[in-house]
Amino acid sequence: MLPDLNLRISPRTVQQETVDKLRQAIFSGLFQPGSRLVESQLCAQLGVSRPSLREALRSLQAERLIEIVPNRGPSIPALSWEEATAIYEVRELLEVEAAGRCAARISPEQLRELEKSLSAFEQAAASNDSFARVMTAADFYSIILANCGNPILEEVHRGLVARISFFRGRSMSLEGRAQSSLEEMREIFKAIAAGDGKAARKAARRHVLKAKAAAKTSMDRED
Amino acid sequence: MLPDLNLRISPRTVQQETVDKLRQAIFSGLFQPGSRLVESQLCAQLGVSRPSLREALRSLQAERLIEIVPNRGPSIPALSWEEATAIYEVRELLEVEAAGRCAARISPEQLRELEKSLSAFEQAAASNDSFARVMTAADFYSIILANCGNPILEEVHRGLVARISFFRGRSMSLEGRAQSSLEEMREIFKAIAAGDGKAARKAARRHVLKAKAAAKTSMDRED
DNA sequence: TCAACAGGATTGTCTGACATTCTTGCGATC
DNA sequence: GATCGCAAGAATGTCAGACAATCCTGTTGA
Repeated sequence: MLPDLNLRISPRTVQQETVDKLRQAIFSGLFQPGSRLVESQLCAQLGVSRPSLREALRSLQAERLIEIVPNRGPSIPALSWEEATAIYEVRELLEVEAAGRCAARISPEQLRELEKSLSAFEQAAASNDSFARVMTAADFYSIILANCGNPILEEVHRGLVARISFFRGRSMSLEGRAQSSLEEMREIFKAIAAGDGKAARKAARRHVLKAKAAAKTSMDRED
Repeated sequence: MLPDLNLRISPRTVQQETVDKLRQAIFSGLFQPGSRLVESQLCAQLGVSRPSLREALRSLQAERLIEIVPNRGPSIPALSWEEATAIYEVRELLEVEAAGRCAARISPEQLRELEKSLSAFEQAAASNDSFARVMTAADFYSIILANCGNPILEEVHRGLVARISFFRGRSMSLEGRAQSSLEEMREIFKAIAAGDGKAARKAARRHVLKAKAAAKTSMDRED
């Protein structure tokens, strides 16, 4: 018997597509925090039936990307600073661990990928496209998390980061934040490339703490 | 205006009830890992319509408590040892942090609650009811997580622990595990009561590592 | 100005339907 | 006797439509 190729492409269901589209829309900031999502409108816009949409909404609710209050329907949660702080703290825990592990086990090939994503961010940082900044920075973390050797760590991290995408978008457009972020990321990369777990942890911790501070700043300048 | 009492009891929807019932059923081991959940059967057993049930299933899928493969439907995932290891590792990360924080900030009142739950576990450990052991032990952690000052830490932890309930049930019925677990939990309690964060971390780490080892043992004795 | 109310909008839930896909058992073939 | 293919049945994915309960809003009346 041939080795299981696992190539059976599982057909993407309407539900999956819907979840992906909505998640993407939320990430890109299409909905304001606190704004409500009206089922009939979403159905029309996405071209899906209400049952399918509602299944998708339940998935997003479980991911905490939306809130659903009985008889009021789904809405984009307005993250308080306390909640955001809590998320940043756990994110610190996870990213520090991931960076440390990654330093000890990343393959040369993946290391090159990491370097590539770092230069991609470098380029984005030089531009004024704050959306590109967020995306390329996210790529950089993704690679680290994907190479930490613990898929659960990666999964949990992804879930948390998704919830603060709002803050990341705003802080990345802060004057000087991208540049400072770039330097921090270079530190992380250097430590990982050197296989120095301890230094990687330290750099990762500093990076998260600065990101958190930047988020706070961007939040205080409420508009 | 009166202070917002937040007492408006939000009516429990059919969907919520269904999620709760199914989650409970999964925890109590009613479904074998790998077994499939047939929609029509669940609808009949729970007395809900298929759309409501499917919404509930999507919630559970997002929690990773069930898997849904397109055109094959929902099933209970059979956790591999690799995945379980990964979960235990992240759990260690979270519990250690929570215990450390808890030691520094728990209120006398909550400390009494923690003590109570410890004696409840003591009692369960002396009995032969392995389900009671798991539940009381879970209470003990819950209190620690609830008092670590970070609700996200608590939330993530709850999600992870839910996924290894299968292992917990089996290892808790292992000869001597409950007794050993009790001693480890006493250590944790002592450290927290003394406000010694460092010792609490150490004890929490040891506890998770032993739980992991016990889970491995119980798994190797596959039946 | 504020409170009660009516109407519309929205959600929660159900029934029923149908195409597509999977599963299983049976017969045909080697 | 074992394996293969196929057809019937079962299960899922998706939709349309319906209706009661609840929420929201603008108007009316005090």
